[in-house]
Amino acid sequence: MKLATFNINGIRSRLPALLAWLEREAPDVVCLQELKAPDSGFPEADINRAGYGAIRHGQVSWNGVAILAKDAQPVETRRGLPGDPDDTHSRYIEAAVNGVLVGCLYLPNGNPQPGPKFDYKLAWFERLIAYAKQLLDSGHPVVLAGDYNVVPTDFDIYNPRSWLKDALLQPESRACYARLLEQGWTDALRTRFPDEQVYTFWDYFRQHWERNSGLRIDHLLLNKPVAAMMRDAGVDRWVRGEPHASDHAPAWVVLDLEGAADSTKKTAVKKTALGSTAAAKKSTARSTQATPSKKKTGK
DNA sequence: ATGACGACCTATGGTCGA
Repeated sequence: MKLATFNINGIRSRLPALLAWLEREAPDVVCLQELKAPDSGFPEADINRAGYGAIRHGQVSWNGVAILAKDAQPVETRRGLPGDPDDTHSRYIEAAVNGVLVGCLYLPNGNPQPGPKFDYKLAWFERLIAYAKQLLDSGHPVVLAGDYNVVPTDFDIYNPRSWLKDALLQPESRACYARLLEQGWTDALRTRFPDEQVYTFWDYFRQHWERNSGLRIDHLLLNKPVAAMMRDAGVDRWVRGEPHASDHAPAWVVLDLEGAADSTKKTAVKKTALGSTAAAKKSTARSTQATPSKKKTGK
């Protein structure tokens, strides 16, 4: 199962690019961020025609997240992070797909810093850390994928010098990301490429794409059951090079749902995948989300 | 310190993103 995250920077403006990528790479699960459209502007019919079920949490102009699943309907388990009922931003949506709990997140940018936007970023991060712990404790296979708006280390950027004051590189932002990892999450891209610089974002300015002046800010975090299933990870860089591209490229991980590295294997995955309290209220839909994708990935 | 680019909106420039 190939699971990807892609900050699309405007779902309507980027629909042709999205469909071309879905066609060429055929990801099984997709987390989208920055829809920049209300739910009424979500091109559900086009996405369905491409063979994907979808759930979305939109908002006018800003933010907006969605989860797509090939030949399946994601079973929504949550929208919005717990911890602040006054938070109006559409930045989190979560679903069960093929027995994996998938959290799709768009962490606040936080610029300019210092200031209220940076405070909001750190507060949102704290809520994420608290909720991520709950997810870990649930024992389910979980992936937290999205645009974290954090460059984890100086190795994750072409040159930190001109970004030193940016919210993405602040020690406070990095400390939050480190604390999240310390809970027991595996950073899929960094684990796959321990010694290589890997980027997922190149801004539109100063020919940064042409010069490969990128940042790694889109991350796929895997809890232990999912980390044991990881077979590959990467970035679909070609997407960034297309005309009229988003400033991000899709990042992905390939999971072997049928042969985890240890002896727990698929029975353990299936057993733990569906019993969550979050999924309980969706019990009528369980059978659809438990159905594996008809088409084998062969991975 | 600013702006480079691009997307969005009861727009025609302001605001936001990263």
